[in-house]
This record gives sequence, structure tokens and C-alpha cells, in this order.
Amino acid sequence: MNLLPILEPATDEACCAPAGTPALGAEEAKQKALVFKALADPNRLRLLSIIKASSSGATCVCDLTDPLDLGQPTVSHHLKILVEAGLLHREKRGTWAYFSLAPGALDNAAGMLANL
Amino acid sequence: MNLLPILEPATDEACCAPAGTPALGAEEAKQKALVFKALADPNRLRLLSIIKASSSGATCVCDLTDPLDLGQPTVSHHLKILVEAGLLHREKRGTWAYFSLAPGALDNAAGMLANL
DNA sequence: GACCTACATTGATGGCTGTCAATATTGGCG
DNA sequence: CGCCAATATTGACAGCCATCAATGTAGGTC
Repeated sequence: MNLLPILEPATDEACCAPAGTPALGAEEAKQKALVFKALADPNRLRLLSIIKASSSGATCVCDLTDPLDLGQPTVSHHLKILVEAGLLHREKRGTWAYFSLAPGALDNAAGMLANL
Repeated sequence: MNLLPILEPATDEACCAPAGTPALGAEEAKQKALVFKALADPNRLRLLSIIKASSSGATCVCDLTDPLDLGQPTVSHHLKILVEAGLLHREKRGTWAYFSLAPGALDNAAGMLANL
């Protein structure tokens, strides 16, 4: 990734270190938080799970409303959030909208945790 | 919530698959969402980053307030959330409280994404 | 064209959350 | 014991968020 500012422990006393700049920049943190925000809802996790488990790899909204006990607009809203976070891919085919996992998106999120 | 009257769509046709039970259970999803909720804040990500980058592996609160531009109570609040999510470990030593990464916690969270 | 179906958008609302000021607690030190 | 320093807790408040009802849009069918 990028170079981290080395923390120089050199300070006065016992308690702690200086900690001038944090290891993770404010902007970068904000960006990464967006992905985890999208993952921070039980129903969205279940949506991802269902879509991932789907044999065809693509699922339409009518498949997703029933198992979640949510209204159709709510599911549509969650799907939008997941798409905007880059986790899902939407493909409109005729009247139906098919959703599939964005390739590598989950791995990418997992990598964020490893490279904090 | 309550039971929704099942609309009999009579459209048993071509759209999708049955989708009886979702792959991820409601309770399980709620539990996992708690971890991601803890990760879904930029300042908490930066806290984790600073603590992880700390040479000693343990950092006290006084090290964490300055680089984040947040008040001490707010930082304390964020740390509490991270501890309760199982991501951090708190060790009180005299007047100071030292925080360190909970071993394997980040890997565990990354695993959740892989095993959705 | 008229109508239906699948999905998206809007508006409203209750609940959650991040932040701060003020205060409480706890340990160390004289 | 009295005081200070480090941290935690409480209360209050603004902003965000998940949800639903109602409506809009667009594709398919007759």
C-alpha cells in the first residue's frame, strides 16, 4: 500500500508515545468505513449470503424479498447501498434486475482488515 | 414484526427460484453485523490502525485522543465499542488503560466475509 | 393503446449513533 | 487525608438510517 509514518517513541515519560499522524489517514479511513457501513446491517449480510449461494450467481429482487420478511422498497434500498459500496453488480434484463457479487469485492474488504 | 399476509401472486412462472430459507440465519446475521458495525466508523478504523502500528502493541488513551481530533470521552466511547465487539483488549495498569488488538479478531472478521 | 408486472424513488417517521460538556471514579503521591 | 491525573460514565442533542406506504417508471402482453 503506502508508507506509514514511523512512530518515534522518543518522548518525555512513561505513559505513551507522541503519535503525531495516525497510521491511517482521515480520508482513507472514511473511504474504508463506507464499505463496512454497507456490511453493518444484518439484512444486507443476508442479501449477500443469498446471492453468493445462488447457483446461477445472479438473483432477482423477487427472490430476495420473501426470505427477509422485508418490503420490496426496503430490499431495493439495501441493494442500492450494496451496489454503491461496490459489493454487488446490477444487471437489468427485461423487467427483472439481476444481482451478482462484484468479483473480488469481498476479498478486497477482507484485505482492508489485514492491512489496517 | 408480524406475519405478512402472503400474496398469492399466481405468477408461478419464469422469474426465479424458490428461495425458502436464506443461507445466513437472522440471528447469525445480527451477530456478524455487530462486528462490522464496530468497523463502520472512520475514527474507529483509525484507532485500530494506530494500536496495530504501535511498536509495543499496547497503547493508552492519551496516545489516541490527539491524532484523532476528538474529545477524550468520545475516544473512550469508541474504544468501548471496539472492546465489546471483541476487536480490542483492555488492560488497566495503574491510572492508565492500555489497549491492544484482540488476537485473531481481525482475521476472524475477514473470515466472515469469505464464508458468507 | 390498455393493462399488468417488476423494480425504483419519494416522503415521512421512529430509532439509533457520534459528539461534546459536565461529572463521577479510581489510582498515585505528597 | 487531600489533591491531581487518567479514564469512564451520564445527559443532551444533532444527524443519520432502516423501514414502510404511496407513487413513479419501464418492459412485456393482449
